[in-house]
Amino acid sequence: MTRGVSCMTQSGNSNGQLRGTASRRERERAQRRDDILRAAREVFFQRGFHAVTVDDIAVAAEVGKGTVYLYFNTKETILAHLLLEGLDRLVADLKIAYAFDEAWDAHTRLHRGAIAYLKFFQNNPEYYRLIMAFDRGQFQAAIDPAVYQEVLTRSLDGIEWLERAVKQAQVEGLITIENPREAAGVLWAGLNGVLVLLSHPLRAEIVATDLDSLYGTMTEVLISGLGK
Amino acid sequence: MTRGVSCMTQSGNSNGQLRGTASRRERERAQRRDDILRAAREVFFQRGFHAVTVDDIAVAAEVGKGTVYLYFNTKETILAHLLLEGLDRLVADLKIAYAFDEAWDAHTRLHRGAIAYLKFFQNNPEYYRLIMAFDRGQFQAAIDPAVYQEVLTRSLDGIEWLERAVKQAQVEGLITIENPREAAGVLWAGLNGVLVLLSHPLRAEIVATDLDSLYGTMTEVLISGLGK
DNA sequence: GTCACTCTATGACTCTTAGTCAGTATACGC
DNA sequence: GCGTATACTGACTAAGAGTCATAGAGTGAC
Repeated sequence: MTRGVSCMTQSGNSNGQLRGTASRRERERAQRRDDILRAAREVFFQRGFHAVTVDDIAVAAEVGKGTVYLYFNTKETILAHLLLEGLDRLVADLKIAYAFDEAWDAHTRLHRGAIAYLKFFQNNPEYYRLIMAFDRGQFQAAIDPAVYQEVLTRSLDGIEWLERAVKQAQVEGLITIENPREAAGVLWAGLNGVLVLLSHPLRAEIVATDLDSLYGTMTEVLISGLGK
Repeated sequence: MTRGVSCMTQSGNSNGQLRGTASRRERERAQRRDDILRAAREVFFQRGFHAVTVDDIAVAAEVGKGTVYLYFNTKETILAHLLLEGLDRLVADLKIAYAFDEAWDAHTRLHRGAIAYLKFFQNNPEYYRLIMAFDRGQFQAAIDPAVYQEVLTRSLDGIEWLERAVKQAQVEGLITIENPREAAGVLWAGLNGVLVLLSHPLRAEIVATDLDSLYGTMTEVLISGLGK
């Protein structure tokens, strides 16, 4: 990942050409990387993380297996990069839903955010599956720490939008709990809890209520409950 | 698992002795099975599902690897049986907490149930880790369908206690939502959502609130919110 | 043009581990 | 004691993650 720039160290003449070549190389590397990531996305989304082998990815990307490892340290790291894509999409959706340049009241804003979160998971079930698969600690050991840090950063980016909405709700008196981060945590935990529960077939069977209905009820219950 | 009882078909004389031997065999088999399960519990709890090999379990149980497979079809099935143990404990705890022979009001009963759920996960973090690890679909394919069914049954057993408490709360006017299963689902999803969120180190970092505090707030918010 | 050098790509190889099975041992009924 | 059933075993197979020695293409200097 830390690309060598050794050619830059060659003595200074015809520097322009040198830079041109180097940057083309860089572009080509990025392209290859994207090819592998695209191939991985395809097969992971189709058959799930565990059913896919690194050879499958290599074949789909039309490269050798060794090449895959030239760009990604482990299978888990590839997954982590797809997760980052998913998080980017999610945060973008939340940004739009919360849209602080619009003059909505807090209730509307919280509702829009909640619905955006639900829609994201309904429209991107594959990303959701990846995020859930990623969730368990097993990966922590196998992925690049830098990537792990990235996941953290994106996630924080997401909850900050939620927190802003909560603060607005406090100002408007809709939410009476003091600590905004805690209120945001309750909202996130509650809504996410519904998704977690109903995304597992076994648990969905136990709860025996459809996602939209339970999620809607949860949204109301949380907003109403946070208002004491 | 479906033990052959062929010796029983032998002609009837000295039937008492025959049964005695057969039942001793049965007991010995059960004992061996328990040994393996105990060994698996030990190593899984210590090092986690993925870090443990079936050979590790065999060594810990002081049997050959083949013997392990004589009693359990797959590594995942062993895990599933430990999960069943955990669920049994949990349901027992909930039973005590909800204790319908005591004359508690609905609010007290719901609170006690919520706290019992929290305490279970705090006192049995290993069982919790297993339950969460089990959660993802990967296992579904690898475990015995009968065991999977058992997990479902136990879980249903657990939520039924919650549902009874919800119904009482409806009678007492504490909860105004019509569908008791939906209200129970909201409670479960919400409380479990907090556990899920805070049991993942990355997410715990994001939420930046301690478990007891967030869980307590969630309990209040849910009960209050379900009362409209 | 061509030589030296660097960067990229590769797939055969290693290593680990889940799951199998042919062979062995023990216990039992007769 | 003998034949059979049952329990046990660990060497073996299969599969897949990750490595590395080798090949080859591209580049700049002359």
